[in-house]
Amino acid sequence: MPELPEVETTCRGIAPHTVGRRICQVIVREARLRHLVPRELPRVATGQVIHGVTRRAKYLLLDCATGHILIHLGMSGNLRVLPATTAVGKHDHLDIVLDSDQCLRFTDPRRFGAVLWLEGDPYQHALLRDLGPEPLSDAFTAQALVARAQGRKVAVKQFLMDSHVVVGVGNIYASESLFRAGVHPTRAAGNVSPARYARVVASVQYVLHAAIAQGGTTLRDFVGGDGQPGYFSQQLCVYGRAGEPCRTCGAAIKQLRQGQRSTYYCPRCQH
DNA sequence: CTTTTGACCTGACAGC
DNA sequence: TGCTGTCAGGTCAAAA
Repeated sequence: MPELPEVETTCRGIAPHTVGRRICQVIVREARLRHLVPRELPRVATGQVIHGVTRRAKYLLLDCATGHILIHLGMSGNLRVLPATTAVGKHDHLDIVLDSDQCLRFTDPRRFGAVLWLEGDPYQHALLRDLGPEPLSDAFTAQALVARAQGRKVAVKQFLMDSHVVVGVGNIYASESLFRAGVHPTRAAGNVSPARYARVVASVQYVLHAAIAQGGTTLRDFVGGDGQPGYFSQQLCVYGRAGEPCRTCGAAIKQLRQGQRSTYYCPRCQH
């Protein structure tokens, strides 16, 4: 669920229902997320108007007058706008109740997500301060990758998943982007040519844009409460396709483990 | 500094 | 049916 495209989808999905609304109440049912939900959150957030909803990396920021509510969906989290009276499920850890009789409900079975209150400039906060460029921005260039990769022996797939290098490229899109770029996932980051990095940049952007377009499909029934994706799974070229034929050359897709994460690639198309 | 490893959590699923 | 092991879209601290 929470790939960058899914977080972007969530951002666009909740904005029309939250921006301009006043927070009536914050209900914390389970504070033990990746970081403890701050005790003062209900007190400081109640009564504030949400002026905007933005995304940075896989973080969402709800902008209020005296601070920001920062939300991360972790591996299994989701955020939905629901009638405030909707029955509470097992992993519905937090509600932000709005003056529209709706609530923004945070659900997260694995509790790897986070809900925090940030005062001051949110981009100076430790969680956001050291992040790399947005992949869909002008700052994400082949030259920047080449410079960053100089002398690095780490595998290019793990390099791409390093949020100091570029944000938002998760396990699925790292594999998909490298396939599209024709770059082998185990190749050392410092041993990838500038021409190949140019293809990597274009591929990451293509794949993320395509996935956001699919997220738009999810967006339609987002508020209704479905939220399950599965749309872009049909377009995956390598992820989860071990043993199946490459859509380009027919060779069997291979799987390996890098840093305890599965990587998928085509042994004939990627070098 | 870079790189690797383990930790955080629950649920789904395969195999016995 | 239950048990065990493995895996899952993320991130960070600590160790090497």
